[in-house]
Amino acid sequence: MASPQGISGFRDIKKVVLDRIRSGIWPPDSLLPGEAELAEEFSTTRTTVNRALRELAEEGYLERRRRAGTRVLRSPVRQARFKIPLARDEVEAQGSTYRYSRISLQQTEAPEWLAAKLGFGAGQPVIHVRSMHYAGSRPFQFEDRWIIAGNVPGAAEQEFLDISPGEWLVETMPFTTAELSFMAAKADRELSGFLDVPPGDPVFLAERLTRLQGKPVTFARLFHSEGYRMTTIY
Amino acid sequence: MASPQGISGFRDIKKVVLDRIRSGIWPPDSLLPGEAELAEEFSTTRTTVNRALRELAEEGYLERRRRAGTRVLRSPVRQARFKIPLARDEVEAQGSTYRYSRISLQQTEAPEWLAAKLGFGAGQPVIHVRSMHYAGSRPFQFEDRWIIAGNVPGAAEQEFLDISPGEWLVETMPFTTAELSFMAAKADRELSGFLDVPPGDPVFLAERLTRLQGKPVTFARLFHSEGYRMTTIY
DNA sequence: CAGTGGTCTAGACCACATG
DNA sequence: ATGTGGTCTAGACCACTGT
Repeated sequence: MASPQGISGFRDIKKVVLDRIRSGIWPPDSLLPGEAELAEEFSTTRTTVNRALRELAEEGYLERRRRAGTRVLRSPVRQARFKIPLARDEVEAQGSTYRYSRISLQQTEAPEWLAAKLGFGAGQPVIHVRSMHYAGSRPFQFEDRWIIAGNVPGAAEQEFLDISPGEWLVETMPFTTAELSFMAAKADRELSGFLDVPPGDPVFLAERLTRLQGKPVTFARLFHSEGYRMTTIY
Repeated sequence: MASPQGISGFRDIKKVVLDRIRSGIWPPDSLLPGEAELAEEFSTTRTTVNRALRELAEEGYLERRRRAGTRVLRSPVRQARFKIPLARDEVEAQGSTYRYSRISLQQTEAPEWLAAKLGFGAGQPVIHVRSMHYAGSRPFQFEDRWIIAGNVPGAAEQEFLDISPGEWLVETMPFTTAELSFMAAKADRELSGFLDVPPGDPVFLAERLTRLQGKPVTFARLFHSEGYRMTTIY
């Protein structure tokens, strides 16, 4: 197993390197040969080796530092990627019919807690929208959303009767960044009515704070009844 | 703004492209100029443009297809990355003192539900470990774990008194893959005792199924009391 | 079958961290 | 000071896919 023959392309090199890591040839904390040396072994160029190693580093297996070389991480950085779907997409992906219904809309001023969370003074004009998303006839998600009117042109004119604020915002303001939190919460009386669960029952809550170039755009609380799962593979 | 001057390097090109997308110069669904054309505009090579566009595609902004060209995605694929930390790291990161305590260990056979979940016949030898993780004097996480003895050499000899199964497994079997689910659950009587919450209260539950080259290694249920948040930025 | 992105080569210079 | 990875150039061939 000196110089494997059919090796070519950065994908093959990635596989070989991963195999050597997994099989213990290059144990955790050990230093890999330099790019130049590997390029020679695989009869390729440093560019190709570089891409293979760079991607393995990005995937959390290796640590690379100039001058210090490429090292196998002691415990690979485990990271999961979630896709954050719109309620509509999630419902339709599970084969159900999606339905949206606005509950209330109010143009008001940002309450203290919201202003604090978003990092600006209270009293800013905001739009408070509450709505339901259904999968077939069953409640799927209750959405409690605040939109920072001053940072979202056109929001004040929207009624959100036929389109959910989530979908409207994705179309109107793509390319935002966001913070996302998941947690468990207890259904209060109102929520238990919306989601059709007994009061006090656990609900799954996703909070999402969206910004565009640093300026807050919207803060949403998305409630799912017990039984909902957010799943990923990594 | 024909050909910006200070532009060089794939990072600069990424910025310019993103700006043009955000500012609507290249609206959603529109086709970007070809790599060759962009290379000329930025006075660089196709290789460099390629890397910039490839990374933007990976980040979910663009869709690239041979012959069809590079297109701006209508709604960028929103994806979050979570780091999956060990309880110890999570506790220490929040500045508390970590403590681990094994509750029980039992060598037994896989129950039906577990065998079904893992995709093999019931009755396989498994190790069932239950343990607690504390942040200071407060309960942080209750862990209910099953280890597939036949697929984890050395597991049967471990007592898990001083090291948690999670940590031991990371050291013993790195480079696994996993499925991860988050959900809300209700504390039963036993769990309420461990986590020090009233029975029936919501708890945050992370389930994790780990495999090595397709073969199941371990299945764990990690329970956190209400108030726990799993957070990310994307 | 033509045009786009995907990848590789061969070489060069540079940035940076370590000894 | 020096060796490592980081990046860029210039060019080539290839794979895929839409027409």
